[in-house]
Amino acid sequence: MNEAKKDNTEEKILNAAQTVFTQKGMDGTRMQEIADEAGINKALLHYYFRSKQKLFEAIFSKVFSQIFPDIKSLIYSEKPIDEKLGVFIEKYIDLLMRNPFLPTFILKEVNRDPEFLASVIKKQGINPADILQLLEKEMEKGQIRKMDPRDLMINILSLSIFPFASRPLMQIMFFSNDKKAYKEFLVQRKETVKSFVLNSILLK
Amino acid sequence: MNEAKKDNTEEKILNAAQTVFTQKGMDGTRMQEIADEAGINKALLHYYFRSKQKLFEAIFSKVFSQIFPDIKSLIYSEKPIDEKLGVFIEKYIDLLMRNPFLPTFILKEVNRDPEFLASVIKKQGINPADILQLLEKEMEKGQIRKMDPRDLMINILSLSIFPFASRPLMQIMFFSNDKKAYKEFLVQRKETVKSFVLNSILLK
DNA sequence: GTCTATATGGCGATAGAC
DNA sequence: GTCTATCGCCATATAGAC
Repeated sequence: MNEAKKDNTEEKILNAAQTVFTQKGMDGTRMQEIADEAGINKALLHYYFRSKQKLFEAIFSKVFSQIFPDIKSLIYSEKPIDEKLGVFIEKYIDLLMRNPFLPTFILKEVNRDPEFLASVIKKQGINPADILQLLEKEMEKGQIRKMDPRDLMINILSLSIFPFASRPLMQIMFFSNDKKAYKEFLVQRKETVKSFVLNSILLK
Repeated sequence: MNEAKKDNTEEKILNAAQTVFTQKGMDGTRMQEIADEAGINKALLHYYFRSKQKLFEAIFSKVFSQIFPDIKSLIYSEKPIDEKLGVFIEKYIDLLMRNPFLPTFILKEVNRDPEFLASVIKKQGINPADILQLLEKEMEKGQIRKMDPRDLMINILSLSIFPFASRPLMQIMFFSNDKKAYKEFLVQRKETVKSFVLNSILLK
């Protein structure tokens, strides 16, 4: 019943809440389920986080910050553009392999409360403009085909994220619902997406 | 109070349910809201569809069948492959422009009940194998770059669907939350996706 | 077939003992 | 700080009149 114990409990709650929320979403999650997962009582959840809404917001912020892998060093490195893009795609797919519920969770909740979403993004200090600028510079240098850099960025995100978000559907339609085969497919995509993108934009 | 009226009411319920379910999902939807949208009483919903679950399943099947545009004629036409793919992308994005809630809805619910999903897919008589075979044949003919045809198919779906599913997020991050600008962007994508894909796979 | 009224259960939240 | 017990609400579902 001391502070150490407090910290421990709070952490257990956060972990449990992330597990349940990311898999079932805000609406689908029961406070009881989080309590069970954390091995504590339901009332404690409210003791630490007043309401379900508050707890959810804590988790959403936490999870959201994870979907932006450390790319700052990548942007400002001196690597050639094709290598930068390749590493980005690899890192991103690796991240999703480790957190398979992340894409569905974000996409599900992204529509719930646009204002909250905007505030979370702002808090993250994310600056997509930097990336767009980088891409534009490469286009001017003639390294890659001229196009709207937002298209290129969204294309890369689409190709990386969608196969995870649509996993159950794609797995049934194209892999006879073979889970292992689909997982292997996702691993391979680190390479196939890379070459698909580079084949499209590199000027040789 | 006759059969004509019955049909009319059932139809009104189905339309209302589609409107609400596709925007709020199974968990987020209240039966009262569907009743209001249909301009009838809550009890009538149960009279026609016994339970929320049953009503939801009816809507899911209905909506799911809409996400497969009429592509059979396209597959078996004599057009060259680049034109086939181009028309497919155009038609698909057009479909999503007319039904903007469709991607989010499907992705949200696709994880709920895999067995139900499988049964719905089976009922649709969808045969992805035909498309994959078509693509493989073109690769053998040397029209397009050799790759796993499932990758190509999933790439096209990713590029078409993801920008709709992730709309609120992308709009904030890359378009200063300018709704009109993002809509225009989506319209343009009929062309940009087409050239992105064809640039990547066409052997010149 | 359609309505009003009500039953039933579940969930978020709180009170209060320890 | 943690628990048990319980409140109060809201949503699904049903009963029953018309």
